Amino acid sequence: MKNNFRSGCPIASTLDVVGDKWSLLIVRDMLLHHKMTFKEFSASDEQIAPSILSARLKLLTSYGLVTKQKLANNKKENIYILSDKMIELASLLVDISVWGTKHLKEFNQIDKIEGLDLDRSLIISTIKERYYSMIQRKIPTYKK
Amino acid sequence: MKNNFRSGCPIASTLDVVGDKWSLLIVRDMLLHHKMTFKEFSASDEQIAPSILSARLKLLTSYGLVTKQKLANNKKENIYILSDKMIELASLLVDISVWGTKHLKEFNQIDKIEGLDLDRSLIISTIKERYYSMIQRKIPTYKK
DNA sequence: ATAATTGCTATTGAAATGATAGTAATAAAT
DNA sequence: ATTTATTACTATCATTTCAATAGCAATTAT
Repeated sequence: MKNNFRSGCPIASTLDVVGDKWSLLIVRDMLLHHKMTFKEFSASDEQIAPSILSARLKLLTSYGLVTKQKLANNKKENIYILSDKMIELASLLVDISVWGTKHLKEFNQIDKIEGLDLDRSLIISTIKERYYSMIQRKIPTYKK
Repeated sequence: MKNNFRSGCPIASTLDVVGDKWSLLIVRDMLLHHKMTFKEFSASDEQIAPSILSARLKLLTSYGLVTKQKLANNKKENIYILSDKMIELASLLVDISVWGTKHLKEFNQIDKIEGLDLDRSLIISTIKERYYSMIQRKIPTYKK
């Protein structure tokens, strides 16, 4: 699971890191649905195979975009946390949601997402704040 | 080249349409670099294989996201034009550029894009305006 | 009339993805 | 204390997608 960058273009480079079929859905589950564990990611509607999930988490972790740790009182579960860089992807996820909601209705039945019609920068900052406070609640030692 | 949607999630659905390794780079070339022909797309730094380029253009065309036509005075070249829906992806491309420029420097040498530090909505509207006026110049019969 | 260009398709090999089964460690239940 | 269940994976193999290259037909340039 190497990652050679195709060019110096920032768009191409971003796609080389998170532009595969699954990474942004994992980020979605973490950032929007506050999922943290392998099991929770596996349970999404899209049905990612465990081998792929494992490989993607490893790659993102190797880039420092995701960290893997355990909670003090639980030796079994690993929890995955987004780095600040990945939390910055909130704006991208919002734009992707808005675009898909607006333009793909004729091709697929698209689930409604509440609040997507509100002010963009408010949505984004709310998503980030909620994620940070969720982490701080779960991991008391977490420093932003 | 079928496209089965993985779920009703707007994020997943958007990725199912343009979330492959190449589509957004083709959109980039069209929207930002004003490329229109197969040959021009083939000439990008990222070196897309002709078979893949062909398949992607066909898929996007089948969705009505790209149109294929010929100029009046040229029977050889096909030109590909973005639909309004795809022009709306400008915001996504800007966000992706900004994120990559800001966060991937430590992994890859990222080309500088001029003007990316300006006001987001101004950048986006400028990109769209320039694309529309380029098309109108090349295709006098084009109606927005 | 010949050569070059354009827009592809065909082919073949490599890589990624998908489905499923299985395993080790921990935790819960009896 | 022992069995059962859960979690987080890894392994395997089939299928799909991607990549590299060659080649071809139509059009255009020389």
